[in-house]
Amino acid sequence: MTKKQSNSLNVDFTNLAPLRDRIASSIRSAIIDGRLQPGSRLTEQELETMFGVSRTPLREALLLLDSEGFVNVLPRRGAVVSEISSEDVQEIYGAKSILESAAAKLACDTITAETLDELSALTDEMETTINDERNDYRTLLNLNSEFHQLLSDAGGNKKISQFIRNLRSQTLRYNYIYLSLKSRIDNSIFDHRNIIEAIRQKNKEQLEHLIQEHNASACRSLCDFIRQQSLSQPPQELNME
Amino acid sequence: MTKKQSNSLNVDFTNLAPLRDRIASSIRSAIIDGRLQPGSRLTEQELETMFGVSRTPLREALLLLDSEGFVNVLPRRGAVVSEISSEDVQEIYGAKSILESAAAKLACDTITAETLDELSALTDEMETTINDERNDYRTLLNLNSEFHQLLSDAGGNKKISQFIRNLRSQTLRYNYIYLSLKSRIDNSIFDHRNIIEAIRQKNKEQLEHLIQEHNASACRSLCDFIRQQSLSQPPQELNME
DNA sequence: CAATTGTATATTGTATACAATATACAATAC
DNA sequence: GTATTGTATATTGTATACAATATACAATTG
Repeated sequence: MTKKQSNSLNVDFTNLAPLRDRIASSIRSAIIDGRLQPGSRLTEQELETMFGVSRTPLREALLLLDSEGFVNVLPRRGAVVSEISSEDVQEIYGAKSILESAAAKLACDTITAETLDELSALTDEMETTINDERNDYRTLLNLNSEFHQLLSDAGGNKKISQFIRNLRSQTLRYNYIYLSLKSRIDNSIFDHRNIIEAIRQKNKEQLEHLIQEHNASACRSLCDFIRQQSLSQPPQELNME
Repeated sequence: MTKKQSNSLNVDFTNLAPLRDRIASSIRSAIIDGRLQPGSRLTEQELETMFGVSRTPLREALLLLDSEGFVNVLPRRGAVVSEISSEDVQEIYGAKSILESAAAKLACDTITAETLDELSALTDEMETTINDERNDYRTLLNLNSEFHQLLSDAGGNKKISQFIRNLRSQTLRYNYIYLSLKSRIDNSIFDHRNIIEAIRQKNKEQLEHLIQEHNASACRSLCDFIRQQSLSQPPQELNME
């Protein structure tokens, strides 16, 4: 949705991107890595001084984040970091499961050897990272996202991979927490290798099964986590005002 | 994505909705019913005088429409009504096909008798409308959209029905033209009845097949139409400046 | 004392002014 | 004559000012 211009020379024009996009990225990152908690109010004045920008690009950023589902902009009442219930999580993973398996099955027919190798390489990298004992979860999460996105893109349907990207970003903010388990990552790596193998063999039934299980298992972990969370920290009123 | 507040009394607070949303609706309608053609530039000044509003809510409306895919807002270059190629159409219907059959299969397990009756009623209404000889295509299109949306919603996954809504709205602007064929609508009505029957019987395989065919056929018609269009009216430069 | 209403304050909605960039076209150099 | 560069104009990006609305809390009434 957001435009990204690339040029022949590998020059970084990032800071020339519209201010609204840079602001949106900052807020999005803050939400994803937990610096901004679900439910907290985002008043324009606060963010204005926080980022040192004026309200116009700030408001545009908030509206963008609303359309992405990270915040809810309520007319005349301001913006709030969106909250995700365990029902939401089930819907998100349910939809992602359907779209990812569809994309993967499409990819079976069109994927190149290069892309398959890239998928393998990403999985190998995850393995070395987890065994590094440094527990670099941010890198692991990025590698994991890259794997799934590369696979989705390989399906060739841009709408589908865009939806998947959107769905994944919704739960990303929780992955920092619930993925911090070596066992879960080991499982993930195992699943990834099986998925690659199923694509190699163009075994679509097996592929669908693997991807659905991969999602269902992630969904279960996250739902458990959220339920725990809501038990230990009840109602949790606005904590930023 | 856009908020809609409803209240216990059936009072219409439409004009109290944020100006940006009302502007966005106007532009969206204009794009859907063809008053604004794909490729035409939307300069802020022009729209400003056209709607008699200032730039801020106007810009916010354009960004919203960008996120919905109706316009492309290019940084520092302005907004353009998005163009849809026949490749785009194939991706849109491909994605919609997958999501609609998934939603319909989910609906099989949860749909109520009332909803099934509503689906039937909508189909009956389409039939009386087409036989009215008045060729009220706008009504037909609305009934058709309502049918598919009601069915998607019956699946119970809000993310999925939101994606479907988005995909349908993308092609809506062409439906005014290519749906203007009695034969296509007759086919549609026939398909709808079969779909309802498959849900009644909870025959998921048949259901999936019907919905995929329904989409594939619509996709073919629209692609043919677009290819014809691009042959008869070649490159077609910016026609609004 | 509870419920309601009025008022001040906080906050968002909208309009406008100024700054930065892109586009088109003319002038110049080759 | 073509290509390049410079400049004016159009257009968008950002900042700020003003208007409208919501919220919280005090005052008033029953």
